[in-house]
Amino acid sequence: MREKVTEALQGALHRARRRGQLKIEPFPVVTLELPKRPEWGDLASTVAMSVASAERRSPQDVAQIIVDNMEHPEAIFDRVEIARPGFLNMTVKRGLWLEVLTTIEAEGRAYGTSAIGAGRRVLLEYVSANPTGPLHVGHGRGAAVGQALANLLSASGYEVVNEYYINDSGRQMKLLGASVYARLQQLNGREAPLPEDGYRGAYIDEVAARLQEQCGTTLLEQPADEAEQRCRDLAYQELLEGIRRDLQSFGITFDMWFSEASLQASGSVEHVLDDLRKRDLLFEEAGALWFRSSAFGDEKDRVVRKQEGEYTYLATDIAYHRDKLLRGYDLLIDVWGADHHGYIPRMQAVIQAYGYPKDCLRIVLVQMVNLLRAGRKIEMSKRAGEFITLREVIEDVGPDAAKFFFLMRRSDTHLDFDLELATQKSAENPVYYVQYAHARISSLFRVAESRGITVPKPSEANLELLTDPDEFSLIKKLSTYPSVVQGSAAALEPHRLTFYLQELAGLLHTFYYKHRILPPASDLDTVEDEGIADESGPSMGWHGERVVPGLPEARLVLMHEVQSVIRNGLGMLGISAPDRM
RNA sequence: GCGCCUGUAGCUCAGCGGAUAGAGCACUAGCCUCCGGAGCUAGGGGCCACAGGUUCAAAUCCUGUCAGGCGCGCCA
Repeated sequence: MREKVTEALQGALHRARRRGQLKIEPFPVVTLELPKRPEWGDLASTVAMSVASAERRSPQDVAQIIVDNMEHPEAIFDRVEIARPGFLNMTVKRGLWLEVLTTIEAEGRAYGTSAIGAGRRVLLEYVSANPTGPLHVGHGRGAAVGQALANLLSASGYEVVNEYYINDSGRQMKLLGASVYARLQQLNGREAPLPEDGYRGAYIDEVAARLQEQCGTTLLEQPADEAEQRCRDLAYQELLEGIRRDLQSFGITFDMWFSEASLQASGSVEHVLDDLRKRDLLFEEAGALWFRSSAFGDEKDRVVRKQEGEYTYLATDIAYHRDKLLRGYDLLIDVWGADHHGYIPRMQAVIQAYGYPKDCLRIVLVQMVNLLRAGRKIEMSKRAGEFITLREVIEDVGPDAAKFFFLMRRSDTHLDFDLELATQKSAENPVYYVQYAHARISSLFRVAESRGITVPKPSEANLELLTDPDEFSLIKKLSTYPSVVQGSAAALEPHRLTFYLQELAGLLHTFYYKHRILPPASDLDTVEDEGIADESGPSMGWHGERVVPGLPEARLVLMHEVQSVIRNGLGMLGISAPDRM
């Protein structure tokens, strides 16, 4: 439907150019929108206005030229009008709108997918939490965003690989080992202070206790260095396993777990640095080694190797991103906590140092989550090891509600997540509101089935009977779903889809309440027109609605397609679409 | 001090340069003989922080001011 309209407008633009009426140098993108007011028709475009200034003509003139150059507009439109500044307000033929339902039915799960990605390969890296403790809520948000992006991009014709980068070397790991070792010693009555900046969460004690169980006192008899290293290795394995489990309970799996240590082991860090040095992008100063990131727009140069000879994380990040590029991806996407935003320029400098345009790397920032319970903020302190883990949230509200809340706001803004609201089974809880719309339709189908009514295919129903404005609101909303998916994917903003689903669910609930879909269960269903007066009933409710033969079937088709889009949309967000709740 | 982000209804937030700026909470007044009321309807509520500029058109883009958040390590 939208395609036909777009083609009609593009065709008109081409003809106008051929006839010399318009120059149209950069061929404009024809955008369509659903107008807010009924007088503006049911589909509007702003192309005329957008090309007007380049044409040096008034938007009105351009609009008129477009209209004059349309071929057989009567095949598509009932009316095309030019409104004030230069809007093209179109009224599309009803039959075309109804085709939307046929399209959704035919495409099924593929409805909403597109090929705008053109098979480009994307490496999407997210979560990448240090294996030094359990995942917390912030990681959960990153996970939800990452997964939704992966789905959106795949649906838009990109080839996506999900990757988790494991920071399994360096200072944090060392600290982890030392912390566990200290606790282990304490368990055995030794005086062993926790290191400064050590990890002090209760999970450290648990890990120590399990080590104790597994190894008894053998660890304590070893030299401190060795024992600490053993502690580190075992704690690391255990914590990483925990992260995997948590992600799995959250419904998220990665294609690839990439180890930072492997970069160092393979010597690729040195290799990469040598390479940069040859191109004069590294230099020594004050005993340290620096990356000349300022040559690519960063505000200053950055250290890659400290005076003591240790590499900074930047060194491994350079090697890591170089590795990603070498693996042949066209686009790298990193999902980061918003507190890392200061690193964007230097990572883009890295990308450019390798001769790629800087937008080869796109960073999605994820802001903090404030957990609330019944409107009250839950205080957390990461330093003291007091924080709510992702696992606790999942156990509390379930993965679906958690994901929906994580995806409800633009990812780079703070999010208030009310745990109590998320478990509420009411219209105030947006997750239930949307899922219920789906379940409600399933329920309707169950009732229909029990009465021997099956949901027909669009071709088997007389869709022409769908004439009510509420029916058309739904159809119009359904028609925009593919562009919502494309827009969300292109902007890397899953929240747009979350909003869309809430709006669609709202329209469904309104429709469902106001209109009766199945014929009355009694045998009075073949009453003549006079049987039930047109306007005797109140404007709300279905009391006054006429029983029209064939309408129930047409409406069932409509419901079926609404349900299909809700299911597709929720699936895109990694959320289930239950048949009953 | 420098950089990034944010400032939209009482609250939480949407809003690809387009028409009279929207939604959900909250508030007010209503709606259950009926396919799930886990729902629906109606109403009030705004100088889109402020001031300039670009444009046929600015909440949206640019500049400045004010307010809040974050970042400015040879920490990750």
